[in-house]
Amino acid sequence: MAEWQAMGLDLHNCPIRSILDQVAAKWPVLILLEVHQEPKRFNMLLRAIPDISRRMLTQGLRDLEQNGLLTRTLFDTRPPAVEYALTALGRSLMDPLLALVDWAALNRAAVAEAHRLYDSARQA
Amino acid sequence: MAEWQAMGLDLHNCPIRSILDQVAAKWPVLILLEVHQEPKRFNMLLRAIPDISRRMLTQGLRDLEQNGLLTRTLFDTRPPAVEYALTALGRSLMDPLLALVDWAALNRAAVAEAHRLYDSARQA
DNA sequence: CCGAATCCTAAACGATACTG
DNA sequence: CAGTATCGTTTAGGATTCGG
Repeated sequence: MAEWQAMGLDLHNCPIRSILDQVAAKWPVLILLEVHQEPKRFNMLLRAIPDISRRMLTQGLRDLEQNGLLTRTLFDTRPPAVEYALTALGRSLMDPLLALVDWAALNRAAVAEAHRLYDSARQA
Repeated sequence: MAEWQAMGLDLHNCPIRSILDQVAAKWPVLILLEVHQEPKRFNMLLRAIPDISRRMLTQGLRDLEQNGLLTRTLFDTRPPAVEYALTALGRSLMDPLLALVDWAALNRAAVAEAHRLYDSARQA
């Protein structure tokens, strides 16, 4: 049995849901994956994630910082530099997250095949 | 190193991204968690997930079926009954997914504390 | 009971211009 | 460089109604 059930928690009436809603989402996951490889600066992240906008990146970084998953370090140089890195809490999240990405990598063929089957079944 | 990196895949130029975008999202995760406990019918799911609407549930179930993660079985009774259950592929996804929920359960206090810290720091 | 179709609102998002 | 601010658009989502 899963931990959260063993703990007797009601998933839908508990902070877990709001944490999950924020973490199991598109941009947070992608940002964390990038920062996990190495600490990165704002514009590096902007380039690394092709389809994210300035706005979403800013917002995502704020949220992740607020949740204690990454740190924002300002270097007082000219021009100024800002570096984002995982916290210990953030690193602890990477295990489940990487497992999820690995699952997607390993099963991408199966998912594609399922799409084909579904489409051809619909045609009938 | 993670599997997907060992495989030399570019996360952002590859089907993994679209799979991840669909799986690492709010409603799919919640639906899968419910169906994982036991096969469920439409209205059972509607009641089990308090804040989902008819529409989002229908759509989510379709997507998950299309991705080969669950099956839709129609029982020809009066009134008709429809049962949703995990496929083998769907079950294989539950490991990473449950790990994620467990992480949220175990670290909910840490996240809450991070929020407190962030807020009090902002006040200064 | 299961779901499709419709309409409408709220939220997410992108593009751009601007500031320290 | 690292953002914030504003605006306009697109999408997600809810409420409701209808049909099988």
